[in-house]
Amino acid sequence: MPLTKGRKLPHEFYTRSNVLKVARDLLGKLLVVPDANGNRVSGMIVEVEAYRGPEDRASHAYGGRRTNRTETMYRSGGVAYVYFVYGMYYQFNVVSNAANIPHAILVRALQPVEGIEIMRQRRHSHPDRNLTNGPGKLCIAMGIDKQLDGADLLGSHVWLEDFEKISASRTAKGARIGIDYAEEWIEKPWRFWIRDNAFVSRQ
DNA sequence: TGTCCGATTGGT
DNA sequence: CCAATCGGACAG
Repeated sequence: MPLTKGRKLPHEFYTRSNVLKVARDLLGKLLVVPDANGNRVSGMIVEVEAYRGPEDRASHAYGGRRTNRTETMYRSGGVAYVYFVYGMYYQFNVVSNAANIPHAILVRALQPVEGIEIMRQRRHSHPDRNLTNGPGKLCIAMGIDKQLDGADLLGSHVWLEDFEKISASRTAKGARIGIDYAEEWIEKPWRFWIRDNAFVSRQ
């Protein structure tokens, strides 16, 4: 696939069956969410985690769990799965694969690119390096909440664009974070990040 | 309806 | 290390 900066990623990017590949390929892509005035607020994806329900104990769709919350993960790839955790944070995921296969990729960190002043206002007094270096933080900075759950990633509210080509040598992988309950799935190296990037949540 | 807990964060 | 804070999942 040629890298054409500024173009929305096509549907075929998301519907591929290998969620690890889709996750890896999200590194270097630009996440764009226009604000209420239509201003572009965006950041380059620098850290992600793949969740491979129904066999993945760490996934909300483990065991084929199909509830009000997980319903969007069962849609065809190319929509957003946004959920609320810990009583105060939203988490933004990209749904992949075909309909009824609940695969998703959690976006864990971004490097701010456009609308940084808007991000600063939303994140209050935090220094710039803490604007988007975590899954909850980036949702605050980007203005992502439950309203975007199920949003079409080729629509006008939230989408992804080609941005920077990330070579294999610049990527790293390791165990996912915050899934201590996932037993043998805890150690799967399904977290991918851009090596040495200052906005990755943890090295 | 009641209980338990979380794909996190920020402060001690 | 630990509290904050509340919706989701599930048992009864």
